Amino acid sequence: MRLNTKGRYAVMAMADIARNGEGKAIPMAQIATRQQISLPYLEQLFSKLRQAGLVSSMRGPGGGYILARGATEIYVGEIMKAVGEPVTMTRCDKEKTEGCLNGDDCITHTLWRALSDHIYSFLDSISLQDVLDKKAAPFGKLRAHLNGQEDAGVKANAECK
Amino acid sequence: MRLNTKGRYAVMAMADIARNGEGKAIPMAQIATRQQISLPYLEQLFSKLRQAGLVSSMRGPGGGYILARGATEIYVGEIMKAVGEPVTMTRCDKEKTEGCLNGDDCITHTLWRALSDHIYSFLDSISLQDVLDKKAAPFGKLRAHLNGQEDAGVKANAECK
DNA sequence: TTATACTTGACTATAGGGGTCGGGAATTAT
DNA sequence: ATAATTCCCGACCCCTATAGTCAAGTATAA
Repeated sequence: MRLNTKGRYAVMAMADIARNGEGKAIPMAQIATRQQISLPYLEQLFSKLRQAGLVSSMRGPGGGYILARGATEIYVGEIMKAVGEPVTMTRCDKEKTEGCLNGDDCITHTLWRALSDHIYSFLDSISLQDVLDKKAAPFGKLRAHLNGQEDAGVKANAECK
Repeated sequence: MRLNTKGRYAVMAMADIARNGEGKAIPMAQIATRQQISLPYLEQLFSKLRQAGLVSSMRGPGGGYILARGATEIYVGEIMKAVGEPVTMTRCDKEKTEGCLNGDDCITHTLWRALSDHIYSFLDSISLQDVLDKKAAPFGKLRAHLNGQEDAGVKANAECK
């Protein structure tokens, strides 16, 4: 189970914009050199990020990319989904349990579903600003996410090292 | 980010033994057909599981595999590690931050580390028995794991669907 | 009108995941 | 003894997806 570069680079690039561009557009070339990512490859990713409405672009000299929203309102999970970084743990494609092992549930189906949910909850709970601040998810926030209700909860573990 | 078959099959097989063998050895061929996994491929995995001390084997007729410990004392995380299912999120191999982006930290390093830790915590908190019972991690247990201290905590979410 | 920078699509190669194959060694039943 | 099981192990192979390249645009500001 490894994160592939699509998701990683996309988040790196977005974080780069969040840090270096305050209002002004950042040309992709800058991002590419700073983050050491091949320019044409980055272009592919930004195409998707733009279509997903996470960044807006400005052409011509002085152009580049701007975050479509504030850094506190863009979540890592969104970025991953935008570039098509799937979090698939089951071999049966869909959410339905039927299909694995011809009609019979595979024993571990529930486990993998839970794992996916866990990962998504984590990613969805971390904003771009959190990434810049090198904070992991505040645990209360994560819990609230899982329970589907607000919860100030535990404030410790601001940074899971 | 997807789970590859090594980890998945290994857990499926272990769960299969936990369910179907009560004390008695289960031949690999049975597991293979029940879980629809190719026999030679399974053999590879069990070789590693045995070396990791998670199962013990008996040769000859009537032989097969037995869990080395009780189903409540074998955790999914162990199984994944045993078969070499790495959970790598960073492009820099090691835990040291130096190395990515020639000396400068990659912005997202902390994030990916936190993600890995999160996943491991989850997997390490789920026993084989939990898998059979189709329970996801009791949340209190997970929290305790992260905090490094016991915590009966929240009892809800016995099953995250 | 030129340089800058985004936009798009097609194309390619390499690694690793996923799986196969064949032979061998231990153990038990007959 | 010898045959039938079953584990054991190393070498091998294919194919897909990832990761990346290339080329030819289009829009815009200076």
